[in-house]
Amino acid sequence: MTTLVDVAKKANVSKMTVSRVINHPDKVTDELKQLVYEAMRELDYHPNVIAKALANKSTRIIKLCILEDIDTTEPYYMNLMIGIAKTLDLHQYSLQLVTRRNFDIGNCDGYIITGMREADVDWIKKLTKPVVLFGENRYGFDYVDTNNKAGTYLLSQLALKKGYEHLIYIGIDSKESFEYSREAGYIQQVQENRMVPELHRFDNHSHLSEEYVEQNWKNIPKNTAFICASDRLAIGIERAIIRCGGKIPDDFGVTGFDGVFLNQIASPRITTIKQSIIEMGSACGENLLDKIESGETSGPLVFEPKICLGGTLRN
Amino acid sequence: MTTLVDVAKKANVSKMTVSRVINHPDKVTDELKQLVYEAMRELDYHPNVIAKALANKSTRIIKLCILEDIDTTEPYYMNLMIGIAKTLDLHQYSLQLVTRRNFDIGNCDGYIITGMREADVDWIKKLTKPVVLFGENRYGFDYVDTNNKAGTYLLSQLALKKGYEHLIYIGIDSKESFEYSREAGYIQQVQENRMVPELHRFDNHSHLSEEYVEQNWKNIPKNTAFICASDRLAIGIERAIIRCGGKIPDDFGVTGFDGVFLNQIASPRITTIKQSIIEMGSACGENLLDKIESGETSGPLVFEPKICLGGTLRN
DNA sequence: TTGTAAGCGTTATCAC
DNA sequence: GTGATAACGCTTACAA
Repeated sequence: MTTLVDVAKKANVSKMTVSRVINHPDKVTDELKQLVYEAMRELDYHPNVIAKALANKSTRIIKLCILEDIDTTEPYYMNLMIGIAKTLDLHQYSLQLVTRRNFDIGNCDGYIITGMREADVDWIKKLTKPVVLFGENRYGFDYVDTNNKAGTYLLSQLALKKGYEHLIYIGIDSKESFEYSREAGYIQQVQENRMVPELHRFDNHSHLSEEYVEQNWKNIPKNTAFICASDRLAIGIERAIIRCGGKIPDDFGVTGFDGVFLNQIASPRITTIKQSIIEMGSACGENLLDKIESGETSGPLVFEPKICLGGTLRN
Repeated sequence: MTTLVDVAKKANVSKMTVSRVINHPDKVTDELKQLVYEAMRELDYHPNVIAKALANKSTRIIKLCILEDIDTTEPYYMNLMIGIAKTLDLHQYSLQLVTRRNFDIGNCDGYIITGMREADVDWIKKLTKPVVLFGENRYGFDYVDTNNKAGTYLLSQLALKKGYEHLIYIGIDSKESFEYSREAGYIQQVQENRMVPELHRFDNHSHLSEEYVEQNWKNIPKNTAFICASDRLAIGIERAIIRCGGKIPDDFGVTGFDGVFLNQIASPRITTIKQSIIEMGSACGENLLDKIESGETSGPLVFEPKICLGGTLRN
């Protein structure tokens, strides 16, 4: 393993010059810089991250804390982790997966937190190290998320354009910010078209939205599209419509939200908002590392939604 | 942050004594040990992992390399990672997710590799650091896996016990060891009952097994049970049987393998082997850390399969 | 602009 | 059995 000293010898400079070339290149003359670069290349020098961390009193560890229950989950979080890990790897940081319980065990340089609810706000505020949330919030924490409002706004717009005359919103029964935003997108689109919003909310389980449709089937007019807050709810709606003999997409439309996995296993596939979770994960990582290394706050980073066409809206 | 020196001062010993209490407690007298333990407790001392790593020339990083394509995946790997991360956290190691491409970037102390195919054997053999595979193999690498053979053996046995007269095996068209084992379990059970094995193999996509049943529907006698090598294949079989008007579980049986996610979203739910991936992940971590810290080879670690009852076999 | 010295928190080595 | 010393590879502070 080649070290700073090896490079320094080869380049006939002190090891400090080498260190400076790496960390403060503007404070070294170009000639020396060239010499050092050459030596580094010849020796295939890679800085020792551990030594760096020790000298800097840093850990090079980022903790990812998933506050939601992850037993019942889709590959959603897997993709998030892949995205985060990708960025962290690039910067030689490593990712530690923690829960609320083992959160404080071991040191780290910053946190990525997802699945935050109101009850979590206080302890997050008390954290002394940089934090980036995955998921919008109204408490001033930096975050990365899809533009939730735009998502349901666009899907509602598309449904109307396809000729569905009634739009019913099927939401998640939760006080989280993303849900308010998704509702707001639907409401805005509906009101712009002088229609009356109709919202129903359930826990995020497909059998709940399924039951709702089955029990209210006779009151649901043909030519209705359901704008759902998640693919999970959309799947339930779809199953119920089919079981009740409704025709998708001819007589009824369904849209989801997430586009990670569930939309694809449904039949017909659900027209949904595809969130590029991997990219968003990478963005979380980059935001956080910026914050750690520069001390600057990044502010929210919002991804614009993309519609992923399935077979649950008319062509 | 309290250090060795702080503890040493408090306990009136040299820092080396403190270090020894931690790493070689047998080489310190009991009296001093007590003093040191007390000082550590009072000061809430936690060793600095980074400094340790620097002194030991270690990294405290474990790389997890998933060789399979993970775009099309269930929460399978998520659970694996959770399991691994749990153990590593406990031992203050951290997990780095890498692919074959960025495999060599950055140092580490050991590898967990999953999804190995024959083509990967050579480079894995060349690795100089400890390795544990997730998934059985016949190349002598240490691994953790479910007892695949026992799994299909048990499911076949159950199907026969429930009165199905024909058993057809639907396998994954792959030369990996786990597939051979699953086939072997089926074959053994069938032969013990003096029946003739019938095997079909497909890539692991539900629509392929689905097509097979649809195209051969008239040749498939009532009272047949399909023993599938994965829940994915089982879902396809189930869909086809239902579409063709067959009755599950009355006239046809289906069993899967994995029990992670897909078995639950099917309707009726698939009777399958539930692999406790999280536990197995933890075991991977423990095996690897043992190997790293003691230098000892652990050998394979096999988990006994558990049947998870769904609604695709008669009661 | 460059180099020297000290220190980050730990462990291995070798005296005592 | 215990302690002083050097070393791990790097960075900051200070001196030249």
